[in-house]
Amino acid sequence: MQYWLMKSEPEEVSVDDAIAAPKSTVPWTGVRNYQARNFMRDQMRVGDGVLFYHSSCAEPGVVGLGEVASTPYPDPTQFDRKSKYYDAASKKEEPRWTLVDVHVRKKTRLLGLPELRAAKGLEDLVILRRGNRLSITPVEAKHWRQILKLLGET
DNA sequence: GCCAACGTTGGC
DNA sequence: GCCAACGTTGGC
Repeated sequence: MQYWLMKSEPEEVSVDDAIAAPKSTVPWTGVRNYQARNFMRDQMRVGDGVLFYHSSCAEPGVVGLGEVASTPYPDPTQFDRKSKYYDAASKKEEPRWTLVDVHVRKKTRLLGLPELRAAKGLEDLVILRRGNRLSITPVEAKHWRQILKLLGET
């Protein structure tokens, strides 16, 4: 069992959007970074914990809890000419981009970036490290536990 | 809108 | 395979 932090831009898919989706589950489309893709393709397992994180917005931070809800499969948007995630170089027989479904179990209070940065013990959280821009990052078990505590989850 | 940090591309 | 130029991310 592993844990992950997954960034979503609320203007694209907010935590409310995700919860409102059928089965409160959304395909994690649009990842076009190999490292992030590899996490989904090679390391994620159904049931892994997910921190749903809002980025590129007024109040970035953790806003929801969920889990990985599928095994990896090709991201359909890479073949969709009308999608902004269309990738002309990706072939159907050899898809370049892979994703998983994420089930959002509950919306939490906003645990914002400033609060995350101020929390003793979270200094090494990948997302807080300088220059980190990865949209999907692993979360250590101890960090996961501390974040749940900060959220008032037990 | 700025810009630091990092990833990707492409000429050589 | 190197690396400069360019593009993107994402907080501020």
